[in-house]
Amino acid sequence: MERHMDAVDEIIDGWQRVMPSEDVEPMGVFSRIGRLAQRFDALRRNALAAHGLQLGDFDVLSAIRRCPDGAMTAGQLAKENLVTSGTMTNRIDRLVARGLVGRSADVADARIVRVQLHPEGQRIVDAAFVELLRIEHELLGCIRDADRQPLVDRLRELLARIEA
Amino acid sequence: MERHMDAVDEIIDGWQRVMPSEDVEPMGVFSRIGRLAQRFDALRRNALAAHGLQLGDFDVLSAIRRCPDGAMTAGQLAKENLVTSGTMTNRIDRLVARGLVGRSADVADARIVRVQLHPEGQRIVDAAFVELLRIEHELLGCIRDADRQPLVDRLRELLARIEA
DNA sequence: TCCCAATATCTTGATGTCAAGATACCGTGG
DNA sequence: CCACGGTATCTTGACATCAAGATATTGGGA
Repeated sequence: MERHMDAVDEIIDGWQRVMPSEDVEPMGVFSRIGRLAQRFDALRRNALAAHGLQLGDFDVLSAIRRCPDGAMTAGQLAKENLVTSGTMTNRIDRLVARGLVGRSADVADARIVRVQLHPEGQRIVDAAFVELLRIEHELLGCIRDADRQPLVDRLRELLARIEA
Repeated sequence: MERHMDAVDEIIDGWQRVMPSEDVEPMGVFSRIGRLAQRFDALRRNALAAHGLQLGDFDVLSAIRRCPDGAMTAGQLAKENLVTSGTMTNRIDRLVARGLVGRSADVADARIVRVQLHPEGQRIVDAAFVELLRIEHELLGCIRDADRQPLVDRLRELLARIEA
């Protein structure tokens, strides 16, 4: 039985009609991934706003939170979040102004800035994380249990390929 | 046999260690989708730059290109691209300035602005599309043929859920 | 006919991000 | 001990986007 067409199927059909000689199969994967990420980001943005955070803020707090040392350098944060150093400076400024993190100089290398989580920052990021996880559980409910691991495996393969 | 851990597995492990009571399984799906989209967008941005386009430009041209009428209203474009009307005004301004599209008033309703593709715009968007498709084929090569349809099916399920 | 809510687009002001350059610092080799 | 390439962060200027409001138009109901 055919599931009804979604927005991506419409897009694929449109291109297939205009360029009949091309094999547009890959769009079924990549367009859906792009669209999923876009919609999911909107959900996350909305959920985080209730905690007074924006997406970038959460990513920074989250990276520090799950780091064993309890602190990371600005450069590590920028690399892990896939943003430029200038963007990271801005984000840290914002979080410092709210008292959620602190900057401190490295003892051995004065070029390095360590960023550590303050108690209030940890409280907020933990609460936000739990809520985001709740949303993800809710969304993932539409995938049958047995289908989940294969899905994760395919995504892992794609990610390995694209990050190589 | 265990595949080696990727960046998302590290993130998941980090959170699992900090919050042992939570079931973080869904992150394996959603964090990978987000990261994939981010990396893939960077690839697309790079490929499109060679054609003198940015992501938003391509999305606009692409939407008009695959529309049977050969023209769309500003509002339709904004809705289909998931951006605000202000953003769409900017994008159309940019494309009109380069002569890739044209604005014209609707005959029946003076509020409506129709945007149609000019020949040069069609040439550029077609060339860009073929190149993007080539990149997608290349990336999708890492997924075995038999695994592709199940992957598409799961993504379609997720998308249907998240857009509902 | 006239009014008014709904519709479609554009304008304005603020913001987050990036690219490129500036600044400060480290460590090695002469 | 000094110079210099490499490293880490911050600053600057430009830009795409958004939210909210302004403008203009339509279609119906009093």
